[in-house]
Amino acid sequence: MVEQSGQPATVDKAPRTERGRRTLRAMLDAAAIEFGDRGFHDASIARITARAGVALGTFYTYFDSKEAIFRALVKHMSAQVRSTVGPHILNAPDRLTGERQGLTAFLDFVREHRELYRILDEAEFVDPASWRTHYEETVAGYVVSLTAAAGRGEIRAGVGEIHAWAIVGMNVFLGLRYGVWQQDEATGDVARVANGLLASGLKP
Amino acid sequence: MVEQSGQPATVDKAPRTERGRRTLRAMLDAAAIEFGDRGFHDASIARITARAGVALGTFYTYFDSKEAIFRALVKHMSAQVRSTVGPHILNAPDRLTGERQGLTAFLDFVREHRELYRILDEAEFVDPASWRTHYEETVAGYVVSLTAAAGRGEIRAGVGEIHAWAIVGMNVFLGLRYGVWQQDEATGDVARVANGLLASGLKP
DNA sequence: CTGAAACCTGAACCAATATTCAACTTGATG
DNA sequence: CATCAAGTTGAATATTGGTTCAGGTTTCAG
Repeated sequence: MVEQSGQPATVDKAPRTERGRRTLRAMLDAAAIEFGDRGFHDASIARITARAGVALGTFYTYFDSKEAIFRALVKHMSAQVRSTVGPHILNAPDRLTGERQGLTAFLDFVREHRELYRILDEAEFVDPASWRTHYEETVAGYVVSLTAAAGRGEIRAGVGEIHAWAIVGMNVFLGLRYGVWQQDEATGDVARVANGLLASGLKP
Repeated sequence: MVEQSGQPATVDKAPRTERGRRTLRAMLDAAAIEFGDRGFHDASIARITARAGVALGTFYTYFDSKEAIFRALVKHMSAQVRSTVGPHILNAPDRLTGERQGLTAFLDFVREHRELYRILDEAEFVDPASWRTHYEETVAGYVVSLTAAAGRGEIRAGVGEIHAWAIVGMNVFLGLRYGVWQQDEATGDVARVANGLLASGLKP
């Protein structure tokens, strides 16, 4: 019975039964908590399985390594952010309003999932490729949607990649300060102020 | 001979001779390279001392632990960024011009010290307190200087902390993309475009 | 010149924990 | 009920590299 899977030489670890799916999900949830509050290196697999309510060895039924579950988590959270925030941007009457509503949604999401930053930030070291991809894809999405908005006359022309990186950086840092570190301002207020800056700039 | 030092229980590890200062400096330089291209956990003290041209044990003459030298490095680089970029902002005719020149200087600095991001970013996990302080102080500086500029009428009134976080985030991400990852655009051009956004925003 | 402080050396120690594995349990299927 | 794949178990293994230390070497004030 030689393994006949797709590209990688890795054995297929996907669960085949409902029971297996439950266990895997429990382990991912436990890992989010464990990685979130101890960081990758201080996190221990024993603690993850304990929290998930299974034995140590069970871990390797579903993941090849500590890195593997971390990677799975990054992928999962990255997709979660996108699918939460994306619609808020798209369903708005115009791009600037969308940007404001998207930022509000992002800040709300971050407050619900404080471990997000810890995990995504640590991906820089544990899984550099996905980390870079996460931001490059986010920015690419911005370039497309900003260009379209410029075509519709909702924002000024000549907007490109540099603007997209600037806006993404802005949002990430606002999330860090007003989502993760302190929740002393209403997310809508933060987004409104940031949107004012983004719309009209600092000129008197 | 009981230790009679100041606050902490740690022994004073500062070098007392020129020879000692040279060794310590060599070790800091080696550490910047080692941490920069392997990250904190994969970095090894043995490799740092090897690169510095001293024996393993010498390390503990100057630092209490691996964390300690990392902390020293973060402090050093954080100060270096500030003292490099600061003057460019202050010596400009007005705040917006200063922001542009400061960003150019920052991008240039990052290109000269690619290890900066790797080390500062990893401080989130190795030395969270300094990491947070680094950004909070940076932002605090922005708030002061933006408020002053508003008072002089160089930028519009009502600018505060939220704007400062947004601007810092913008600069950090531009540094990542156009400083660390790729150098496909002239730093002055990137700064000019970003400054256009910051000055006038996206409105048509 | 001399003695002591400062500095340097590198083998040995040790704690932590990711990973393996051989045996056991569960549950669906016919 | 019998069978078997899927899932589970947890003690044992193996590796790694930070840290210690007992003794050497260098420097320099007096």
